[in-house]
Amino acid sequence: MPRKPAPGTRERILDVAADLFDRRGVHAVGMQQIIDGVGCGKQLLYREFPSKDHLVVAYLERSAQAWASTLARVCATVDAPEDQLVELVRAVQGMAPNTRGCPLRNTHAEFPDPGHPAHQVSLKHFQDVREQLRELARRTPAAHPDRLGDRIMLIIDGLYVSGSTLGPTGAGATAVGLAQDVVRAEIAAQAV
Amino acid sequence: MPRKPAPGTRERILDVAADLFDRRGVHAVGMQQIIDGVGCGKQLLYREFPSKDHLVVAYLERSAQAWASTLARVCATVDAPEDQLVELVRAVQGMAPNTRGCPLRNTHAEFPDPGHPAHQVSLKHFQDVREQLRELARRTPAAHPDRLGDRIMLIIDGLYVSGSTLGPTGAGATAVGLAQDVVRAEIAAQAV
DNA sequence: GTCTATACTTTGATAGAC
DNA sequence: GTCTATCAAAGTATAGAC
Repeated sequence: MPRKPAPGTRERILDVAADLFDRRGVHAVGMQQIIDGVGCGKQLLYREFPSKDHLVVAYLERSAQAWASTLARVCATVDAPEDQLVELVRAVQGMAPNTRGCPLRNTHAEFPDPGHPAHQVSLKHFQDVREQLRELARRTPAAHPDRLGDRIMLIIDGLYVSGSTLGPTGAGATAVGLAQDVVRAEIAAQAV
Repeated sequence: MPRKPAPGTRERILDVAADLFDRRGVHAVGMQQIIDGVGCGKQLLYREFPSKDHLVVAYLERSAQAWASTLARVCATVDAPEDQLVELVRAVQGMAPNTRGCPLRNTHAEFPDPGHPAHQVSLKHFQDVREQLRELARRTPAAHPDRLGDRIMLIIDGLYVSGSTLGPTGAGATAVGLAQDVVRAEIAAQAV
């Protein structure tokens, strides 16, 4: 059984691949470019990732983990659930300094075939996020928590997309302000 | 200079191409599939569209025209500008019965290269739409019309994206309700 | 002359062999 | 790491039908 040559090999490959995928899109990046970027041989890459699909899936799962980390960090930093929702929107604004938007959203758009693993992995992620946001909203005193969660999800989706075309600054301010107002309105509706 | 043999040729090609592009994405559709779908020869297609890029651009411009028609229809049907904004969101909800979202958004995600014509055409469309929405918002008594316009744009973007993953019904209701509340809130802010 | 159908060339990709 | 097999796609050219 072949041993791993260096412990960080898998991560290094993923670093290079993620950078290229983020900037140019998955379809436009060939395996050879990734190999050249890593600076190692073909064997090594194909040992870690038997096919490009495997590599893409690993890339998506890593992006999903980045979201999970953000969620955990925000929940650990901010106390009130209603503030957590707003802070998540602000965190998304900060997560996309480039103008290309969300890796999972972009890759999802690149693989419309429902049978493709990249499509399935990204789709499951969005369903998970929706449930997480609804769960957070249920801890607030909002009148309709599921509606609040879905609205925050819509704002985050719009932020990713608008930010990739209109620039992150303008769209970011719009999204955060809107999220604040939405949360406030839902809480106020409860007070009535 | 060769004349058009049949007047509807160009439209027929675009019909077939748009259907395939919408369902499977631009990259996944080969010129041969479009030719097979139309039932014509290669010469004819390449006479109307000298390259695939030309065809994609025509496809995008046609989608942009569909938006322009929707905008004109809503403005002609509804009187109050604040109702027009909400009605636009509702119209977008109806325009995406499939689960693939906006053709312009999807194609934009498929062509990240800023030098590619498909990227430029779609980008210009989004800038135009943003200005149109701001212009509509300026006719309302909203306190901050540009902010209102940007918020509606964010909602429309989010609707396209959320609808493509969570289904158009749930996301549509969320987006329309949110748009109503946003418009109402901006008008109320003016009343103060 | 105009359209269909097919063959061909070039390019670039994945993936495996050594 | 290099070299190669395989395949798919864009675009061109050509042969032939109405």
